Amino acid sequence: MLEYKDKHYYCPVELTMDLVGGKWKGVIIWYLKDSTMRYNELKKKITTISEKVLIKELRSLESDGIVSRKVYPEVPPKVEYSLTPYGKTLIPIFELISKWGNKHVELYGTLKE
Amino acid sequence: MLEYKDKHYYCPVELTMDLVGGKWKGVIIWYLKDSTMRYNELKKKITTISEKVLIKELRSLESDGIVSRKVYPEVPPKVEYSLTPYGKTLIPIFELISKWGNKHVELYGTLKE
DNA sequence: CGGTATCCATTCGGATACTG
DNA sequence: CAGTATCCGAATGGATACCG
Repeated sequence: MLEYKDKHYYCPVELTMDLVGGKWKGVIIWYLKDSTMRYNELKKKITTISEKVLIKELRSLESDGIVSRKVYPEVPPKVEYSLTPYGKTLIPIFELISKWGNKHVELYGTLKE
Repeated sequence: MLEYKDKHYYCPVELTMDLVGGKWKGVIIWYLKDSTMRYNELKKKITTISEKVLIKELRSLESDGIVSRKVYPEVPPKVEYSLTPYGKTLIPIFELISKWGNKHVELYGTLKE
C-alpha cells in the first residue's frame, strides 16, 4: 500500500494516474513541454477547457511539484507557467502517449482540416 | 484536429488520455498485462473500485479494442478478460508510468505495510 | 459467477459576471 | 491579464438489492 498526501494507493500506476491523469493534465504538461506559457496562452491553446478547470488543474500540478508558477509584479499582471525539473521527468511518458495517440488515429480515426 | 468515434481532439495526448486515462483504466491494463483475469479476480484485486465502474471501464476498453472479453458457456458463468495484441502496445507506456509512480513514492510518499 | 437496476450524494463542468 | 464567485445542470461514483 502506497501513501501520498494522505491518500492511499495500492499500485504506482494508480498514483501516477491520479497525479497526471484525467482529461486535461496531460495536455497541459504537453504544452509546457518545451516552453513557458502564460495563463491566457494556455487558455487560447486549449480552447475547450473552462477557466475554472484550467486554473484548478494548474494549481493541482503546482502542488505536486510538476508545474511552477511565476508571477511578475506588473500591471497588467503576468503569470508564467512552466514545467519544473521534476515535471520534466514526465516528458518521456507523454512522448509515448502522444505517439500512441497518433498511431491510433492513423489506424482507427480521421484527421480533420 | 483529430477525430475518433465522433469525438474531436486537438492533440494525440488528449485522445490517448481519453481512451486509457481516468482513474481506473491504467490499473486494469496493468493487472491484465501478463495474465488473463476473471471478473471477480479483478474485483478482488482492485478492492476500491465499485462493480458498476469496473464493468463500465471494461466495456469501454473492450469497445476500443484494448481488452477482449471471453465468455465460457458454463454454469456457473466464467468470463475472462485479457489484453488484445493492440492493447499490449500500451504496456511500455504503463511501464514508465509505474516506474515514475514508484519513484514518486520514494521521494515524497510513504510505504505502508 | 458475472453481471444489472436503482437510488442517491457528490463532484464536474460550462457559462457568465465581476475584480485587483 | 489573471484570475474569483456564483449558479446550475450533467455526469460520476458508491451502496445495495436483485437476476439468469
